[in-house]
Amino acid sequence: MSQKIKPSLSKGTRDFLPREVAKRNYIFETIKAVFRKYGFEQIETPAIERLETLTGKYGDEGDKLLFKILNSGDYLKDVPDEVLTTHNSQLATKHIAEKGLRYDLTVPLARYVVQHKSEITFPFKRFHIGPVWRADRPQKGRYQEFYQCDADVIGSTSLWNEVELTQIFLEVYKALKIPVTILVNHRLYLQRIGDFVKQGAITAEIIAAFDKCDKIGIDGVLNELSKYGLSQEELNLLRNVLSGTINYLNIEIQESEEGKKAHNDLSKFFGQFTNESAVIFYPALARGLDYYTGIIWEVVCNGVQMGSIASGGRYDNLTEMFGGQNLSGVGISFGIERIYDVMEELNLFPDTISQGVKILFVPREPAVEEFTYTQVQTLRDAGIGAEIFLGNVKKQKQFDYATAKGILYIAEIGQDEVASGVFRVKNISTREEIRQNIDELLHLFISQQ
RNA sequence: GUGGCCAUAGUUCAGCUGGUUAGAACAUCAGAUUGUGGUUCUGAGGGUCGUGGGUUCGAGUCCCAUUGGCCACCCCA
Repeated sequence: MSQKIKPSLSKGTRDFLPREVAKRNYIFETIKAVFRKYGFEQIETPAIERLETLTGKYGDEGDKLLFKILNSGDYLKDVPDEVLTTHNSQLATKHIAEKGLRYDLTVPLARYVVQHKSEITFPFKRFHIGPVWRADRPQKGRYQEFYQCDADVIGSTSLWNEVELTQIFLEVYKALKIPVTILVNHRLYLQRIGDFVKQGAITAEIIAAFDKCDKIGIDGVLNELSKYGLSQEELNLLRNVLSGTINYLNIEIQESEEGKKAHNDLSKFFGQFTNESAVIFYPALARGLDYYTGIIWEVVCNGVQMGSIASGGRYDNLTEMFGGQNLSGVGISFGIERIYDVMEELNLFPDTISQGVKILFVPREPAVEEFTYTQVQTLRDAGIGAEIFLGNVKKQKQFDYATAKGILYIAEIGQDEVASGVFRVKNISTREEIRQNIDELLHLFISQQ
């Protein structure tokens, strides 16, 4: 107790003020409503997972970003001396940490499905909202703790799942009034391109370079790849791929079974969205996560400089890694933090977001407090949020309080009101004043809900 | 993980090339006035200059480390 600690947050994390929470909940509720409508059920899993569950699913880069949790107790006691003297962190980690914080919600889902397969009805459609952690270097719109909002279908290979999930993207962003473009590509298709160029030796490099296409352009991508000594034919193919559309697919790519399947899937998929200009084929879309194997998405906000605000894809082999039978999965993930930032920037939050309190009653003197409290309770009993303002009688304070909490109306109660039962109810934002008794008020508020 | 920029009251900033008790605006709080706020008047509180070392007679100002923010790369929501 002797030393005072300056309050501060750990890197890349944030506190949320009541106002911010209200706005975040607005986003969560909007998404949840759509998920439920499509038959997805909510689940929860622990923030902490065993490290062996998490490691090796996100690629080498991903593994580096995992938060590890030190073992309890005397965690150095049984570490062999040779491990300590090598100063090799990776080696030492195995001895001192066997738990970590989840990196996303998809890998925990795979673990969950295998573990509970006898209790689950397949196809398993679930959604999951919760924080995930990445030891990334923070930047704007990039945090070490952030929420994901996922919907996945496990145990169905039908392409209709992809169609349905795309529909969910469209519905959610329509409800939030965010103008978006949904970029779509197919991992097999990328794979096939990789196979063709340099006999597959630089597939990973091609995918990484494609991913940067929106930043550095087609020429930039080709320029970056040219250092691997590609032939003119290969360069031409890549250029055609990057500038092509779904109808323009190079014959070489279709020559294999995989290439053919990817092409057919994409064609079928886009057949469902011929009237939807927001859904486009984007051949440069790659996505870093290693586990994707089929169609992949990325949603970007039109006209706002921000990374993707949602993404997803099909993954065929994830449950296999946990010793389960191979169940194909496909899922999408909404990035709440970025959606929030975009909505702030475009001013898309409705004014009516509040704590749910409609009216603030202000007793002018102690003698009318009891009467005022009764009125407040009457509204509350009817399900209407109402508050009584006690304490400081300064008007400015009362209005500040109501404004800060998003309360819509304010009414001062004095002896006149007690006698007549009629209140002067002022709308805080429009400053209009109406005269109503408690029943009329109740009806007004009920009609507003 | 690599490289770079930044850090002064709640907020936005000022503080010249190191030199006496670190300032302003807005915000906050208190008081005056007002049967209905955002105008006005009066007054007050609040910063050991992110933190810890160092150089110097003397550091908000220079150096190092550390924490946090931001940018590029990597990667990603």
